Amino acid sequence: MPVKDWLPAAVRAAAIDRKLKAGEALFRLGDRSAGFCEVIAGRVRMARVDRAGHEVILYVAGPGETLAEASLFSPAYHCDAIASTDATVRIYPKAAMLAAFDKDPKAAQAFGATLARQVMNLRTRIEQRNIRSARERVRHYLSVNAGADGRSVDLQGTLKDLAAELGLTHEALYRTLAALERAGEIKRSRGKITLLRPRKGG
Amino acid sequence: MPVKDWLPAAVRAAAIDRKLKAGEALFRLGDRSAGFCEVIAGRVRMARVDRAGHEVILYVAGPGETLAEASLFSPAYHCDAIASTDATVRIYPKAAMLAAFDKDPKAAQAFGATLARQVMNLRTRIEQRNIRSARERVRHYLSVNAGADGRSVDLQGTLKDLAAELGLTHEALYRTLAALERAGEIKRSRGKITLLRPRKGG
DNA sequence: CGGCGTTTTGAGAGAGCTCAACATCGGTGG
DNA sequence: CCACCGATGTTGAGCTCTCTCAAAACGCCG
Repeated sequence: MPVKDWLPAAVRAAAIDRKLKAGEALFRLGDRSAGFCEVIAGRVRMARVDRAGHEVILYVAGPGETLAEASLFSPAYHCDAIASTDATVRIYPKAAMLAAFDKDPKAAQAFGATLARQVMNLRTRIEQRNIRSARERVRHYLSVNAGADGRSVDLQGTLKDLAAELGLTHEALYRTLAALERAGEIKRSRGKITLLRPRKGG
Repeated sequence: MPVKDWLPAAVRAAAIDRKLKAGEALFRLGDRSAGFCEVIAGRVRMARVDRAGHEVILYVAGPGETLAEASLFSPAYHCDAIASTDATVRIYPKAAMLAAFDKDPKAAQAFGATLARQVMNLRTRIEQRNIRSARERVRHYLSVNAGADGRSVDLQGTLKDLAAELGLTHEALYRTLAALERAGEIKRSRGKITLLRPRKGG
């Protein structure tokens, strides 16, 4: 549900827009949380860095999507938010949000629903990350991210970005896509993948 | 935060207790959501089954912990809930919860905080699942689940259960624990692991 | 045209999975 | 008390698959 539909006017009025260059951090793990954000333009990724120094991507938010919902109830951010492209984000201050929830149960509930969606989203990602086989992981991604027709997936950004989001090396992803195409399972075109043998479930 | 501290009396009064045998399902993916649950006794795991038929464990709830929070805003459950041991759960009906949120912003906010914790929890699990090395994954688990002293981890259930929760085969877990013990990094005793060289971060 | 990042393909090595055998522990029943 | 039985715990060997390191096209932009 778009933010516009449930966020009280008082909160929207308190929002602050911020522009980010590609690679620039909106916030880092441990920063004091200022509020939650809506991506207006571009793409912003939520990530953590593991002990080996690898970036673990938790979520990539595009225009209209929100991030850092959970930070409203926490004094600090629990992961990094970094612009993957040049981006514009709108920050809704924490204090205004919490105040609004007290006065407007509808807003509080809508926010709860947003958080609930986050939870489901994260669960799907855990399922994906649990798959060790590159081929199955890609299949899982494609079936989860297939468009309304269930057959085509639009790719945002580069394949290298996608590899990072999938938690694979870019070599593994290239090879896997090539193999799937050779097997007649998918068809690749500019910024798009078409499933030729759509699978159920996933 | 314990459920007792924020759940309105009206909702608590509407709760229903249910006993489960080990292995019995509280609900399955796709079932119409009835409400959210608190584990009174025993352990209940949230899981999905992947295409290869393997169970992917999303969360294991023990006494006092809650599950299926997100289902309040969804018509159906998004994963399975299965008792790992004989267990008792308390079900708080969806309708009573939503009604309470309308009247009691405090409760709605506390619920939001609970969901936010879920989100953080899931993020940590994604980070864990992103680690391919069994040794590092076990280290990550130990550091995240270390007790207040930061040096000991109490194990619930069997090592086999733990292996499933970590997303490793039980053989890999046995070998890894044995190797860590040989390396003098941990000490194992009945249902407990002690870290001999506590690590920062993780 | 030159430079840089993405896309591809190759070869080798490490690590976990699978299959398999065996030890250990707890409970059951004779 | 002991034999039996199932599940957990443990170790071994081989295989597959991804990661890593390397190198070469390809595409885009100044």
